[in-house]
Amino acid sequence: MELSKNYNPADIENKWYQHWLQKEYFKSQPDKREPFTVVIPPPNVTGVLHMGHTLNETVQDILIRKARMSGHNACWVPGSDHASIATEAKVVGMLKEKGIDKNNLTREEFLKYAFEWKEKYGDIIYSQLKKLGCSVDWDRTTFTMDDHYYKAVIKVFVDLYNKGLVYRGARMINWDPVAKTALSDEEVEYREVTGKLYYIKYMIVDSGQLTVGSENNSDNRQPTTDNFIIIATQRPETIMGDTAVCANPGDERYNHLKGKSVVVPLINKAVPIIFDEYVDKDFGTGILKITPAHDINDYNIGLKHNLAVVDTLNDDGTLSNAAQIYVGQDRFVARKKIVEELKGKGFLAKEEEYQTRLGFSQRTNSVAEPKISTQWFVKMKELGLPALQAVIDGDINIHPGEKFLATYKYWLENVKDWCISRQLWWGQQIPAWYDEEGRFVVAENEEKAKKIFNNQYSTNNVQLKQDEDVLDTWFSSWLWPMEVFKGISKPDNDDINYYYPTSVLVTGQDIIFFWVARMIMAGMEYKKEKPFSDVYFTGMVRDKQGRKMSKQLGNSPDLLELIDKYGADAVRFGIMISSPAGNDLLFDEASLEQGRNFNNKLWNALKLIKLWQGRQSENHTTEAILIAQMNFNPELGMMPMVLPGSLTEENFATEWFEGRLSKVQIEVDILYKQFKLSEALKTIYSLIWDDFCSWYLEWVKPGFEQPIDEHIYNKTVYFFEQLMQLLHPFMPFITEEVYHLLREQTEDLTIKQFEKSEKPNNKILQQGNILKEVITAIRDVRNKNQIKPKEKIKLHIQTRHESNYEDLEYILSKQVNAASISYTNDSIDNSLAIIVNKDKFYIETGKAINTIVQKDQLEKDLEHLKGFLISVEKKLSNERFVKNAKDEVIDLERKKKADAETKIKIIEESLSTL
RNA sequence: GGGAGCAUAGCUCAGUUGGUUUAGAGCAUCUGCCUUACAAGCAGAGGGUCCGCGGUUCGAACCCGUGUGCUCCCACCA
Repeated sequence: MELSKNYNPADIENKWYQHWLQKEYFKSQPDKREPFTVVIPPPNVTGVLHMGHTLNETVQDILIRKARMSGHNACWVPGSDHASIATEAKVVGMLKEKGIDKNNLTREEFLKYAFEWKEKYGDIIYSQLKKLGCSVDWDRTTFTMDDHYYKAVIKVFVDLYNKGLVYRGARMINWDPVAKTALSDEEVEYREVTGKLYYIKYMIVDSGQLTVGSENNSDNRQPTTDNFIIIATQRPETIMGDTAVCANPGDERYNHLKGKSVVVPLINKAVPIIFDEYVDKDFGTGILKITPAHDINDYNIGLKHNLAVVDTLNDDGTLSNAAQIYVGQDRFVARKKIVEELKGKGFLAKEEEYQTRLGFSQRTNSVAEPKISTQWFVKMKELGLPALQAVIDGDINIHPGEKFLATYKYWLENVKDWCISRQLWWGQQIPAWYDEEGRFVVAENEEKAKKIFNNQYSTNNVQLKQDEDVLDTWFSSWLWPMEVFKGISKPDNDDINYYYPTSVLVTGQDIIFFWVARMIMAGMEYKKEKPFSDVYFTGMVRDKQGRKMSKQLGNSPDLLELIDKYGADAVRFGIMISSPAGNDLLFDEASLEQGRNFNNKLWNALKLIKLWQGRQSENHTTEAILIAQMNFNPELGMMPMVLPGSLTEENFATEWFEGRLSKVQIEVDILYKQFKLSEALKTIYSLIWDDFCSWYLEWVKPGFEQPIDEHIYNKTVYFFEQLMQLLHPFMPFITEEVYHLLREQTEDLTIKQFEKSEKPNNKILQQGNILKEVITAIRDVRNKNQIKPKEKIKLHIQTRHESNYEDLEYILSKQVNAASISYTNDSIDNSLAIIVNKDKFYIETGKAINTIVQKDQLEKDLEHLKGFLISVEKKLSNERFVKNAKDEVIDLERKKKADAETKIKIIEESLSTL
């Protein structure tokens, strides 16, 4: 079969994925093996996979494939998240484009559209996972709004309510005026913005002369120095909600105002001046307006001083009737107009630029509005304790640990109650049932609710209405590791008992509070056990300038396009090669190119080995002589110095590579255990490219159209198979393809089990290193002296017999293009000399040599060695070093000294002969 | 304001409890090669005050202190 010039991934990747699916390799059922379980962090059904997902899914696939090949029953559960607020926003937008207003739809009609949306985007996500090669068990695909999942969420809500851990109440929450729903604290992102601080004059009145907005002359009353105070605010549009102004009781400037009131400008409402330690005398004007409905601090002060709450905003962020003015106008429009009016009427003392932090809704990017609202909450303190303990005790290991442990602890120790109700339709509807008076009960369905209600309130045949709101999406995803195995809806089933706790959770560090911490809470509450043993946090994927990927910047590549361009293996390689755990990854297409080149390298190595197929020779000796003669250059008129007659010599290459392979197999295993996947990939990459292709294959490569020793051929094929297996978890497609093209196979690589690797022979490895060093040094000399690659040399070795080159001559002569190798005790005239490992190599070219180049090089080496020697001698002449250091260390230094001295001597000898 | 992390070659990063040569890799750069698997390649090379300063030690990229510069998380100063 003719192999193409370059590797073409597209067809091959598709073919193997289909084959794996058909063979059902990714399916998992409980059995006697040890499970290795991963649940996918369910992507939102709002869109397509981005580079962050790609990194996460690749990491998971590597871990799960490695486990599958290591005797585990590997189970990777795929799925998607209904993402209540994000999806609802998208669906509303999509409907708007079609000219449909959500308000004109019934709940049922809307949900129908939402489910259609889910089908469409869920499929896109799943097809991307397939393209990427994710070895998930498709029969276990779970969606957070599946029937069983929905029921599980309701069950948990009811249960927590009955335990007193879920409650309903009026609290200050964060409100999203675009999505028109409550948010949890975690869904608000604070960002630095440049705002303005407005200094507004409030007229002072004695409490006796309160004139509540009735005078027609009030607007014309101009403030003067002694009849007003100045208050700084960022939000002039909320002054209509002021119910007091507040100063610090220790602030002498405002002492005289005790018992007085001020008039809120524009609406002429008198409010009392109160005093509270909370106010910072030194900030702004030292006096603060209190607007309990629109600021958490003001709310708290309001509670303390029994102030009224005047909510001047509607749910959509426009001013409400309570504001009296600019009613119905957007808060930001109203702000501008109010500032203008204040200015016009002389109430604005000054305005200045101000750096501040504003809370934005994570989903709609609108400025979140603090608002008093009746919502449902989860009590977090109690649930948090076991979750904290599990991590502190090391029952759950976080990677990289040092970075996130502190964050995790701090959050759990200071956690506040979680607002879980959302004023949306897309999600699990809250199972609370109300009568007309607003009395309510919580139950799994209407029937049960009625029973409980009738009991509780001694009523009969009451009409109950279910809560309109749905639950926060994270209130469903925190059950994910349990409910994908129906651990909540059908507790104690075979799956949950076998697969739970799962092995490792791979996710972004940005959802440590949203999801990771809460999953641990839910797991501890409902299974009395951690949901996973390890957490592997990946960093954020950024572009190569370090910017976040975003649609606006256009720096977020399309996954499918990348796969089309480079192949899935190359994408996986590119994203893994430079992604140390927990660090941000600067995504650069250049690394995908590197991945593609690596694919091609494998492909070409395959082509080379295929050339040898059918040309194996059983007789080592004869062939070896032939090969040696091929290298013999008749022009130089020399005999081939040593015939590679012994088996040992030929076997050096295979034995050396066997050692390298074992060594790397052991190293890689350790790296997996430490979750250092990118290190593992680098190690395998270098083993394949450098050790296997650049060294080993060159060493065993027969001459043009020459036969190859059968033993070497078989070993080579075996090595290549082992390499493909080692690489398979990272690059599953090409490795499977190469594995099958190498020779007929009865099983697929995907399920081939790793064998235990032998301890490498260190002596041979060391010999290999010396050989490589010698080859490199001679090549360097050839290069520097402009000896053409095709030009043959004669090599004379002056050895101190610490290293034995006889077994290596065959390889050595081939690699440096030497016509002969001989041994000498004297220096060789008209030759280039180099020193490697205290042995001297003379390179004879047959032409006159340029002594200057050589002299320069030798002098440079000499200088370096002398410097080195001085540093070693300094150490050894330090009495305290000799007294205190360990014997091994001193011996080593002595050896270093002796070695350096020997080398210096050899170089000086060489220099003197030049 | 509180906390965490980072700082090593042009870039991205390794560097395992302080001592195997005056620090390693990949990418990029430079030089020479269309050598019969591969120019998406081969052979070779150059490149670093290990952020500054101080300390501990016989010995520091590594430990301690301090300064500087980045990054992230948390927090209710109008």
